Amino acid sequence: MRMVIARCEVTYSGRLDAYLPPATRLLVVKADGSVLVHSDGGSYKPLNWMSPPCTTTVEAPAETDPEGTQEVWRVRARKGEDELRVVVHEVLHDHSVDLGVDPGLVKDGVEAHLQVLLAAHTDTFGEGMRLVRREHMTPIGPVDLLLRDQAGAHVAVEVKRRGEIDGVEQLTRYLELMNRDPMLAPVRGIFAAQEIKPQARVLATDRGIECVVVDYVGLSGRDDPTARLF
Amino acid sequence: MRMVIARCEVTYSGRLDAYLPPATRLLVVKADGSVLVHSDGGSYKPLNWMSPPCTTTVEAPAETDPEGTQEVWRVRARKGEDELRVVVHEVLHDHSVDLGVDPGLVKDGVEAHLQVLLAAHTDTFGEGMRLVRREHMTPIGPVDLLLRDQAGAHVAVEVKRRGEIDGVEQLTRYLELMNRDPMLAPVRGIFAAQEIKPQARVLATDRGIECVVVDYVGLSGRDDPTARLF
DNA sequence: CCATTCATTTCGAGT
DNA sequence: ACTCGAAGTGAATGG
Repeated sequence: MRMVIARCEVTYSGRLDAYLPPATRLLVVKADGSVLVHSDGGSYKPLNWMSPPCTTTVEAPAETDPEGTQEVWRVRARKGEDELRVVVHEVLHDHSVDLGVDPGLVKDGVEAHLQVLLAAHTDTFGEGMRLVRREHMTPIGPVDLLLRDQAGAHVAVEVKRRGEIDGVEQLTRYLELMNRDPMLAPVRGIFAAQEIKPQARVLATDRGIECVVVDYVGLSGRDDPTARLF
Repeated sequence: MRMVIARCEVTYSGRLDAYLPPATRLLVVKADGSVLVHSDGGSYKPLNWMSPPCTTTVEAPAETDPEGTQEVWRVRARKGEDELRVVVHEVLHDHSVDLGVDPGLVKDGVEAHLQVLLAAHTDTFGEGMRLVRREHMTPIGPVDLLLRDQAGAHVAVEVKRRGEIDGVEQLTRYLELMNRDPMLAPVRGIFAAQEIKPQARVLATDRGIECVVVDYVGLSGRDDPTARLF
């Protein structure tokens, strides 16, 4: 990895065209050739970048480049016509290190885990609710949870971390299809998420779909309060 | 901005829990307090991070921290219980600079520009096609382009950079609504994008929606070939 | 290998 | 401030 602090101008041309006026920025060149251009604020997203695989060539300034240009980096994607052009005016700091390969990240808490938890606690959706199966296949994709209520009627559950309008549309398509199957019909829908956006709730209610807000931490605690990833 | 190359362990707890085993990485602390943990590969996304606003406190190693720990950074979000904990084992490089505020990025080529171009070249959708208005409002949102064809019938156009299934769903909702309005009906739909995914094309065709693939570069050239952003 | 879905999404526009 | 949709989305997962 090479880190350069430099006063520079940057242009990107590819899927869009973008330009960064002269300013001092952090340029990072990773071992895989990728390049990041960071400012001293914002979030983790660089102002501009080139994803791997790509190659950098350093050129002397062209006639058209501004006075005082030290060098020009041309970073090109291996495939496609994407190009990042970094016009370096002044280098304030330059340091390289070999970091080696990173062992990588361990995660927990995503939608998959929420689905498993809900499958184990179907009473979240009402008394006497029984699990028929997780990931019940339909011709257009898997329904997250298929349940039967106390009366024996089928219930299709769509699980999201955050419930937005797309999820309601998806569940609607599943319900429409499943209700054509005489073995399943009638099937009603439940939209379950840790948080449900107002617009999604309106659409769901309008279509007769019940909304259930799920307490992830609370459900986790009911399993094994001592179990931890690390 | 402060850049530190260090052998470290990182844990994040908040919306999920994540852990990075000991390894050498780049730690960036930006002027707004945000922290990035980068490895020497992957894309522009850090392995782990904390978005602003947040504050970092440096502590001496706790009893529970591994042998040889130099210091521990606790980066906490101003709001919420998000916390990034960086256990620093060994600092290999440490450099700080003041970059100042960045002038920011200038963009071109997004969906908005495509919409403007198409509004100016309605013949893209057929001979004698006339523009009624851009961003025609409906109760559920604006239709990108409303046109009238040679016969005087209304045409609703949904413009996307990349045409996917969501765009077809959106246009379908607009059409359903507009066709209830006797002043507009009958309204047919056109789905316009620089690239249309096969599944989106199938769904559109099935619903009687015409698909038009747009040549952005070609359309731009018809306006003013000398006009450039920079 | 292609398609779909998720994301500690981030980012910007509009209300 | 909040909501909603787009992203040079990227990344993982399933077919």
